[in-house]
Amino acid sequence: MFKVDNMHRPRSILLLPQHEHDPCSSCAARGYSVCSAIDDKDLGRLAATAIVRDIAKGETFIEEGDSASDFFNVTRGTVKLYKLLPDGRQQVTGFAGAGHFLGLAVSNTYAFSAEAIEPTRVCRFSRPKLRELLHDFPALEERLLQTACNELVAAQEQMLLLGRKTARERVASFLVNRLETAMPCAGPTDSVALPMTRSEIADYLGLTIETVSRTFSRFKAEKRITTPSNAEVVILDRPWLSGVAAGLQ
Amino acid sequence: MFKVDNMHRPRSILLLPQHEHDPCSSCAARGYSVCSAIDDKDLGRLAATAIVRDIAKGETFIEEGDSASDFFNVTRGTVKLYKLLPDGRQQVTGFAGAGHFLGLAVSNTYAFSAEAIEPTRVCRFSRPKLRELLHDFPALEERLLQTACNELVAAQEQMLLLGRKTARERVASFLVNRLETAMPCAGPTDSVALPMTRSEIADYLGLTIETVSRTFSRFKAEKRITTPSNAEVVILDRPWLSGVAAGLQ
DNA sequence: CAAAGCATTTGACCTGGATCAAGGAGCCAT
DNA sequence: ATGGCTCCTTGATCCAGGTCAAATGCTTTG
Repeated sequence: MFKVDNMHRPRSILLLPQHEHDPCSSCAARGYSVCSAIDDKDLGRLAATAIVRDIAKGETFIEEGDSASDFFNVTRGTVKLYKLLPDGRQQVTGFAGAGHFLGLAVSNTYAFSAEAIEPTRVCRFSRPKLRELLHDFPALEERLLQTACNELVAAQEQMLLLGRKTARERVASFLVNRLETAMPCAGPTDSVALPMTRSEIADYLGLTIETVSRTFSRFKAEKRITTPSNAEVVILDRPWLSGVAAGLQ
Repeated sequence: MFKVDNMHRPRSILLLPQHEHDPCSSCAARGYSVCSAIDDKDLGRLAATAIVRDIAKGETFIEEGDSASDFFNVTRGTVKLYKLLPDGRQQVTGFAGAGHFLGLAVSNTYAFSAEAIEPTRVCRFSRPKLRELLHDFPALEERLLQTACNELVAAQEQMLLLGRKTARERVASFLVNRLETAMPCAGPTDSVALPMTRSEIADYLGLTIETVSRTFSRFKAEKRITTPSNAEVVILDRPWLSGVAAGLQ
């Protein structure tokens, strides 16, 4: 079920300079992630601490309430973070892409569940190992604090969205946000990838599938966006969408 | 406009043991706040870094978007944290009581506004001074990270509330939450103090004043709570309220 | 390529909570 | 006390978005 990429490469770790085979030094997510707090020379140490794991689409690898034994760093794919009510109502609290650090909770149990919504790869750190790392690399702790603060700001913005924005404003915010934050690598395009389903978007925005779909349709009819496929949106009128997202218009 | 308490005391700092006049060693909020990460012997250093300031009810002392030059620690009173949309819609993202640390944002500008909803006292730290403190007391940084994580967990819980709970569930959650978290000092009473107005509760729960009021009235009619005054609620049936808050019943 | 199985779209209708509109009730300052 | 606040409650009505119900694709598999 899981494919670990390293298995497909010759394991000649003794013959080549270490960094050639160190999963961290070649990690595409390194630039955005908390790992950037660690110098190249110490990457070997980081690689030795982390366990790379591939996660299939649809697999839940963190369950709310479970004992929080590990921390994760997403290096590929996308993860949906969510909370459930006993009757099945779901609130998606965020989507975590490459570079995102998961498990930032002091408590002994996870406060949310996490499910891969496309083939995903994570680095896993056990709690004691992370503690060691934090002790040895104070810069890492500072970086984690930064990360936590940024997430806090994003969470407050999401509370504003959920508590006070209309359906139109929510969907516009979502699209603009995806364009701004989810695509640090892509060029100055106005194309947004949507690896999640309409249902997951709805659960993220506090709406229903039908309302999300209708709002997309209205934006299309008004020539503000086009949808080449269900998993892709092209933004035609970004200033207007930004205005709607901010609560104007 | 601002009353600094120290000005009202004789400045005999040279004549008495330092801790007698050190605002930190006698601070009621010290136990709950990030300051508990600092040893008693270093409290003088902390006191020298912080500037105590009293804030009148209704005064906004942090404005969203302003340059984030200072950090605050609430030591008395209650602060409302909120975000605004251009047309005046307001989302309260939290209420900060004694011990709460404000300004946990890496960015150069504040991500929210803060207004005292009752007479409040804060300790103010300038950004460079806090940076010095963090450098000298690594335990403080760890404590801040813990704090940030706890707030993140609370924020996710609030997203679930705003995105998926009914008005009844929201109000029940609010009351139960107040009982659990806002009163660490009080005994095992079922009385909840509400220093905020109905309007502020509504803006916190993503509802209107009217809905909050009607929901309180219904809980009263069902003998689940009583309201000795507008600023106080006594919970009569806590298990039931907890159930409603969790989405059962 | 047909059939099954989803995810998505669209339409018709319904409802929880918003909006609009009076009244009460506490709280100063005069 | 009394007038003038502001905050809170309650009632009547409305509507944005939810719910229910059918299509309509879009993949996948045989």
